Amino acid sequence: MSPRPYGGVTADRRRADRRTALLEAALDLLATEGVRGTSLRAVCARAGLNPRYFYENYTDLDALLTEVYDRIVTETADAAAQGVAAAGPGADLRTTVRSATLAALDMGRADPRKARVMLIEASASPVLRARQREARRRYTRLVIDYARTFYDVPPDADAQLHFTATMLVAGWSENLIAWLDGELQTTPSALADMFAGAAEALADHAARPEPR
Amino acid sequence: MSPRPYGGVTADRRRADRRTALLEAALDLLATEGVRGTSLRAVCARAGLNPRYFYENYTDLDALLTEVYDRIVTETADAAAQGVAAAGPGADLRTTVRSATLAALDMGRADPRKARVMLIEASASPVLRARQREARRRYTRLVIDYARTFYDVPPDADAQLHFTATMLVAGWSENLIAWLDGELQTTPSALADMFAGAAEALADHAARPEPR
DNA sequence: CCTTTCTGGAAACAGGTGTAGCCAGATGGG
DNA sequence: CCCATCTGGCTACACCTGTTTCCAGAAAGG
Repeated sequence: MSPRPYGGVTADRRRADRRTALLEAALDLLATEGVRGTSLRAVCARAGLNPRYFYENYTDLDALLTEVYDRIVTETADAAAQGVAAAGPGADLRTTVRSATLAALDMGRADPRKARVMLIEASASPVLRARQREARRRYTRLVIDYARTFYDVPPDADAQLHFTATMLVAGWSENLIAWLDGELQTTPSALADMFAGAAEALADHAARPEPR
Repeated sequence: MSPRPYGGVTADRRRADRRTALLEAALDLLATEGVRGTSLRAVCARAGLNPRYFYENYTDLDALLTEVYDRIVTETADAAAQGVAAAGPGADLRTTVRSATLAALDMGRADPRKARVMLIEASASPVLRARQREARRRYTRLVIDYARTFYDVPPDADAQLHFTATMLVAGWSENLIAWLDGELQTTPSALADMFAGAAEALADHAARPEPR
């Protein structure tokens, strides 16, 4: 709007700073206080901002939470894709899955708040839950597409494929939660190994031409 | 308190009726409006009762929701156990799992509200989510114990076993949700078949003496 | 019939929420 | 130096929440 600087920084820059402050505060509150505790006032208070500046950047509290969540999902997907690329184009399914999960795991370990928000807190808010379901659908479709590059799936096995992919995505999420909570005690490497093994076993089973 | 009947029914009976009315109203609201829409006032309005009668039976809204959820979990566990018993004591893993899941599936189909509350809505409330996590832990332990009766699991494979059981429980839940939402189009019988097959495949893989 | 008990509805209270406006003071441009 | 702009804090509004109380009327017992 007005290009006049204030406090040595330009107006646009200040606006952007406030936006990132809001995002950081929301992420922090979501991870520590949960969805119920992260109200508009609380976010503004933690960000050191007035409620007025909230409406400057977001129309709604849900808009802010959605951006927080979407950023985490994108970051995780990028990390996983980078892991896949690191495994190389000719790698087999097991090492590819292992590399991708390890990469995603490292990202979650770098900032446990993001893992908590993405896996646990997101289901407590109606809008975030819808977003979460959509993200899972995307991941599931990614797994399906990837499976087709490794196995020659018969065209009438769509349900079987969908079922298996859903199982892998959901099983991974839940085991990750259990691992973060300390219920599942293993090293990240062993965790990735177990998941890669399970993926291989399920894929082999699903790709069997005649299951009966 | 006072044994004087009113409207032809005794006081205790009226109290019990109000309790079941509250439970029914809460179940209905949870399934249709979600956790956010099921407030104390809304529950009482749908039950046709005054807020005063709520406190006659429950100390807290969470207490009511917990009872609703716990009843569903118990009912499902009973149905699954009955399915296991129906398969017979000498049945193999695949037919046993198939029978149990079919029985649980029938229960959910008889009252879709219960399936929705147990699988989806429960994660939106902090107390219900804690309860849900505990229920999943119970189911996971059940699966683990059951797996030990079919396979000779080496004693140092605890993490592997836990991982596989978690994967099965979570995968089943998520696929059930997908199926209820129409994303996964199959018959109940085929769904149970796919799950039994996946369980067998994962169990065979996990019980392998040397995974490498 | 008259008193006691129960019923359902309304209202009040104290919080918390999103939303918006007002205002003294700080900061910058001319 | 003066004026326009930006800043943060406070306040207010209307709504919804759980929780409690009050009250007119219906039903039952003596």
